[in-house]
Amino acid sequence: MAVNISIPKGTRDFLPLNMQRRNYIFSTLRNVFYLHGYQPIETPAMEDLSALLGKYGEEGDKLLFRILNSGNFLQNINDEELQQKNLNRLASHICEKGLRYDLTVPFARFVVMHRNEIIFPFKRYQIQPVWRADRPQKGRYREFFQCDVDVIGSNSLLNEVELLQIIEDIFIKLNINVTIVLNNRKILHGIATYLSCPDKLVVLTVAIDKLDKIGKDEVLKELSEKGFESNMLQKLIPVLEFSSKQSTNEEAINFISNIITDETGKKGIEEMNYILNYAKESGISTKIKFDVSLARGLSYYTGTILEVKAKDVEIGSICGGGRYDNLTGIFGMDGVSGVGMSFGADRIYDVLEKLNKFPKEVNESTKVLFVNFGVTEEKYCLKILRKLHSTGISAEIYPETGAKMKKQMSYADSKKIPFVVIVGENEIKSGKLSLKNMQTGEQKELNLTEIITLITSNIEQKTKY
RNA sequence: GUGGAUGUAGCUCAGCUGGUUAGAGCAUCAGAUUGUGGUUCUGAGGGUCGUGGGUUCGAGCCCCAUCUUCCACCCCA
Repeated sequence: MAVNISIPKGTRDFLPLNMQRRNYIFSTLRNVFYLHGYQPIETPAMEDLSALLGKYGEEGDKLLFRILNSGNFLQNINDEELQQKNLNRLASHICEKGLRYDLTVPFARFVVMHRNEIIFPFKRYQIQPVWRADRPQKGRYREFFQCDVDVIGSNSLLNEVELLQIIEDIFIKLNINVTIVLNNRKILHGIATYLSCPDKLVVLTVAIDKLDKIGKDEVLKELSEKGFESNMLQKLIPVLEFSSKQSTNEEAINFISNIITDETGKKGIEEMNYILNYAKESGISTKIKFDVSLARGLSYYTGTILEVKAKDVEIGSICGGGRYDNLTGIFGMDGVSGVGMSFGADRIYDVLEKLNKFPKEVNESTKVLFVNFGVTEEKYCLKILRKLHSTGISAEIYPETGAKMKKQMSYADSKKIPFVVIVGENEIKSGKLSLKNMQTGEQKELNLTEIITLITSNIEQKTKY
């Protein structure tokens, strides 16, 4: 047996069952994205480090995987620099590339680079792995997939409404009950203004975001440690308390309208109203909750922010996103607003697994196995196989000539192949084929056309994962 | 990056205060059954006990280091 083989920390192999289930999720996402007019793009696994560094804050820079230059990467380093062992400076000399950390920043780079080749408003989706040198935990990996969908180059709130429709379509198809949580950074800005500290918006949002996790008192404690004065905190308490109790969206809007007086905040409320009304009118039936405690960590959001939570399982959010007004600005293209979201494929996988909601067809592979009795029979079967393939039925013949029947049947059984065709001397003489249904055990002698009809009617799910 | 646990067969786990040749269930393979799987019965293979050091007459068990996985922070999908 091989010794000492492993894969890097935080990475995974995917077995066929995993892959089929993952592809089921990915193709559901792709189909819905396509349905709403979004187009696929891909970007390279690596980007120039200059495109990545400084985009995710100080923490983010530490979590970037850097790629060592090829060739003699020390040739421009003098002994003095080597002796100093200043890691950051050395790294910047010997690494020019890094693995992508998310899909949003590469997308911004993509838009700026190809601005004359793409059609605005540009609606794209992108499903690719990203890498973070984080410490792995359950459900957290160093290599994981993000499924991003964004529209860039349009300020219209219709885009937000469309995202809500996409969420509804996807989770209906996946058969997961979800709640959409909405908020708006402008409203948070309004709250910060109400507390007379609009300059501390980021600290405030980071703390408020933890409300349902750590509770009101801890949030206040954290803010107090970050320099919030007690009169500010007193004013914040009713807001936190309101957010913790069940309320309708109308009540929430009323409550927040009484607090917010600044222009930006009012604009946020107006946007929230628009989105809630349009969502209702467009017939979205998924529960949408306006929650002032939703904040999201990322600092580039400027308007609507959203998260999707699974109702029947405790797992955190399975989708999140929001509007950003100037993402492409970091690459020198100002004034382009976008809105988008990211689906957590791994978490959706966990939800489906916990609730046992993967369709069982997902791990069916081939539909038909031809038993191999010997040289004459396998030649005979090959011709029939080609006919099945040409009608789109996936079929295979057991490759070992004349292998034991038991072995071939077990193969079909463990590969979950629903039909077995048995062609031996008798069948060749009669011109008919014996078709065995592996679920019922029933076996019939049929001709090829009958078999094709029967199998086709049995394939409910035509999509191949 | 900080703190804490964990590691025994492919998987889930037993293994006494350190004492012969480390066990079970499931899985795998073979046979019972040479044209019939999933059930049943019989049998077989598979472990340098995560890795490297140390203590000891003797280590799966004790000590140190290291890696893995997991948990809590930080941050995040």
